[in-house]
Amino acid sequence: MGSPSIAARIPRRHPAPEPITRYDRRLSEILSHATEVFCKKGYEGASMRDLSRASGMSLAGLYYYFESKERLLFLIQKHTFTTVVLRLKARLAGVDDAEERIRIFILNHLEYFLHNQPAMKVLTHEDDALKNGFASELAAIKREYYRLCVGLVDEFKKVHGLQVSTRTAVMSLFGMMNWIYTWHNPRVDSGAEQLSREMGDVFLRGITAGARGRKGPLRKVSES
Amino acid sequence: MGSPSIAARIPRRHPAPEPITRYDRRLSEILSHATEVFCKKGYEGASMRDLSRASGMSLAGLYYYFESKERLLFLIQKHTFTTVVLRLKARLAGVDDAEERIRIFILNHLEYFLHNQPAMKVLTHEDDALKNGFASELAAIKREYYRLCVGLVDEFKKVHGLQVSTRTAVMSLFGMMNWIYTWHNPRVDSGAEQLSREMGDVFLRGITAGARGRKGPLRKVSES
DNA sequence: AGTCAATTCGAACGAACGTTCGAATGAGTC
DNA sequence: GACTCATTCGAACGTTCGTTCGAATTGACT
Repeated sequence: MGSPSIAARIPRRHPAPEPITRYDRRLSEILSHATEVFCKKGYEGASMRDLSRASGMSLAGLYYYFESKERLLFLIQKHTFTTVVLRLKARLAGVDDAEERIRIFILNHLEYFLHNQPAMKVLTHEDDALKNGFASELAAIKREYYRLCVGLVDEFKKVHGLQVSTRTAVMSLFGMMNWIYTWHNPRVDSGAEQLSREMGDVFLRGITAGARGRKGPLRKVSES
Repeated sequence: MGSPSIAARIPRRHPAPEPITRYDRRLSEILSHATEVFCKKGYEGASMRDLSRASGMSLAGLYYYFESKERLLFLIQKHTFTTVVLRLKARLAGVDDAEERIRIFILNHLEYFLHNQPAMKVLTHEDDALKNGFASELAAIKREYYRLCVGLVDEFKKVHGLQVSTRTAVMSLFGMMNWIYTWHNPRVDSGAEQLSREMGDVFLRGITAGARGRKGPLRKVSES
């Protein structure tokens, strides 16, 4: 007897040789159902009873798998973000061209976004829903992702001798990409490949100075 | 006796010759305090007791000014959005140049955003928090604003003979601009004028085809 | 001072919230 | 069948939620 859930909650020590247990499978089922609910009703707006109904498990049963609603959101966000970063690093390996690397970054982001829209909406929309410990651990991953993108843009700037503000450029790029969850309709809008090509064009041309060595922004584009 | 609030809730018929009553003044005070709270804790996360504390009025007293928490959010969002559209139209009047009109659009949006950050965060972040009637009335304003921007971009495309997808371009622009509430720090980042210049540069150069008549996106920029 | 309506409030309503607990199941081993 | 541990559940905990109501207070006008 005693509290069985205590042993079950002990995290795995070695993430590498992980045998996929029944516990792990059940947990990720719950996470995926919860993601849908959080996406539809928001973190604060979704109740534990909503999650219970969606995952087909009793209210009390859920607490065998995580100790609080906040930790549940944390698990979802961390898994989503970690996966995105992991895939990105794999895709960047071996590619040297600065432009191509930025295009890979955009494609990776949009592809995962469109194929896991609910998870990515929860990640971006419920950005500051977590508190203290949870928040800071997630902020660390976010900062790594941001820095990585800054590195790509800085490299591109160096190669092309540009002077735009990296911070503004990167934040604008994130804005373009993350805003997608508010408007993208799979039945109307194009897929990740075309969208990332379009946004890549806008972004790369956008931060590249005018062709004939004119330094300033395009001003009074003559009609000739 | 009787319910005094019923008469008070009747909306003004003629918005033009409106005498600013004590009621109106008090209401907008409450709205501005509520905006701060919604901004900090989110719509669902903020309780009526939070709003009561922030505005220095009793819990019951609030209900003299609006009949539900949802209507309160609606009033905030509608007022904010209407003001932005109104200012924009005034600024666009008399300006014919397509590029200049887009730059005015961006400046107007960012300027209001940065000077009324809490209100604009509530407007963009609590986008789908409203239900049914409230939601559709707000969606109408949003659609008008969107169409207006589409018109500006289409005109720019026509003048310059461009072929980019208007929808993707406009949505990317909104993404760049609206994402600001997640990262802008007044003590570090530049103001509305410079930001709108930078974003305007990125966007306008971005949707403009390569300089030497090359039609496609910049590809394999040679290092020569 | 007295009157009437506009405004504000304390106290409470029922409902829903996140979480807990002990008992009931399920699955695997003797 | 009996023992064990992992998993699930019904029922309830105390708290907070949005909202209401009748009474008290205020402000404007005679």
